[in-house]
Amino acid sequence: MPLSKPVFKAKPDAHTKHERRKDARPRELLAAALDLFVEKGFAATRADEVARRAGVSKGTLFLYFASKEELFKAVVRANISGRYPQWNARLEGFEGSTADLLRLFMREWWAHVGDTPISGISKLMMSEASNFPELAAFYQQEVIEPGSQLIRRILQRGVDRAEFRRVDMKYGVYTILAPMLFLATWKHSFGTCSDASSQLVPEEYIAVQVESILYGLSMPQPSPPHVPEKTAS
Amino acid sequence: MPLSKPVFKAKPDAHTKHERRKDARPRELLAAALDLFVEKGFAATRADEVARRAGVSKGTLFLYFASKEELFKAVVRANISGRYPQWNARLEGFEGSTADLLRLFMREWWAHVGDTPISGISKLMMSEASNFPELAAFYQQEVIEPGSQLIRRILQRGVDRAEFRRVDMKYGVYTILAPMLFLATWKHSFGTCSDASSQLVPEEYIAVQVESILYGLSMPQPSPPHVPEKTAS
DNA sequence: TACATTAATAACCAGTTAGTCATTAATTTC
DNA sequence: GAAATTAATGACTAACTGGTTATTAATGTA
Repeated sequence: MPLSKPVFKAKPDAHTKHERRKDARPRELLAAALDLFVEKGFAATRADEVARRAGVSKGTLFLYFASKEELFKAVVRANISGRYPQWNARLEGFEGSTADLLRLFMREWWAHVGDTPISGISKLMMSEASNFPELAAFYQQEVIEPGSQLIRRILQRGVDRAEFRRVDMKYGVYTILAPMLFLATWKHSFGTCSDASSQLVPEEYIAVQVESILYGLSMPQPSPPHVPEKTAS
Repeated sequence: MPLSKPVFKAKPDAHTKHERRKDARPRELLAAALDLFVEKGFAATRADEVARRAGVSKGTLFLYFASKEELFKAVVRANISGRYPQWNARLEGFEGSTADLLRLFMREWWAHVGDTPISGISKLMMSEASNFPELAAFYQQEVIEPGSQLIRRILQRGVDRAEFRRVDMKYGVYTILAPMLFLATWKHSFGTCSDASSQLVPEEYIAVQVESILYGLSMPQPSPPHVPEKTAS
């Protein structure tokens, strides 16, 4: 017996239903969305599940966010782009050597980003950029570009103060970015399911990487252990 | 007027329909699947599209592969796991220094894996491992484990011949794996859509990374440019 | 040519999901 | 306390998709 119009029944016991909390809803929806996007990815996250985790119906979700893509953008703004100003300020106030600044930067990145659900967003975007070009462009502009700028400023500081050798900025940025993003990606993919024997300790990994990077940046350019051959096999 | 049974019409002009090529189908389906999996990922790839790109109907696809997951496993076997024996043989026959062996290995990896669609499979698995645990386990066992073993053998050769310092094998493997997998992942995500100014040249990136790794492995353990502080801020 | 075999097809099914909208009810206003 | 406002709901839809199966026709055999 299909009803052409929905029939609503009174639920006198459910005093928490239809609770009106206009202010808190967006925050709670964003928190639920972050968790689920990180856990399952963008495409695989169901709007209905986000809503239910936030304790509302799916209709309410679309009341506050026009679409799933807009919800994602809001998550990115709340957790990443919105925080760049404070991160920038943090770095600009640093007084010590640039080597120590880089060490601090990578350690703090792990503590405040890598080791939190936020790193899942980076992994997610790397995974699904090609399927969602509009989101990719948004992320490139809003996150990647400012992040690269931030790293570039650290390198420039080192070069300007004659602590680092003159370095190609493009590769310098990647040399720092790559181990960080790899760690984030690995942690959220095989990091969760590989056997204990092959687990890597992030803090140690970071420490090893940053020292290796600093060698490459040190002023007296060292000579490699063996002269590389010129041609491939 | 819904027909309860399908009605087939003769198509006298379509002489290529119903063409019977039992031998060639699996190969063509695997090639189409590789392309689409790499382009769109596992979940986002439509079985129907794989079939159409291979020039057959969806029904034919499921005639040769029991499910989408089995199709994916077959792609991995055909393109990666099935090739380990020849890669292993290649390395075991090498005569020069282990530093040169590592340089050769990473250069060849880029030429024969990283710079081909195959690298898309690595990226795809990192992206979707958590959504498809069964595939993740398969990939871990069939690809990651043998790949790590291969890298470990190179490191062991260097240590045994006193060319490399004694090194924690676990981190040594990651030090080599990380830049390679990052490059593959980046290439298939933002590498395709970022502006030309920030494009990185893979061969140069690889060259920079491998020399950096070799410093870290060289026998006389060097001292860092500044002594790292002990505590975080 | 008649018949058997089986590769290939495409309609179909069952399950899923982003987004909509008529309806309900908590809260505010008068 | 009645009316107005609007936060919240959940049934609904339209579109999509992995996998199935009855039907078709290419090929081989006698």
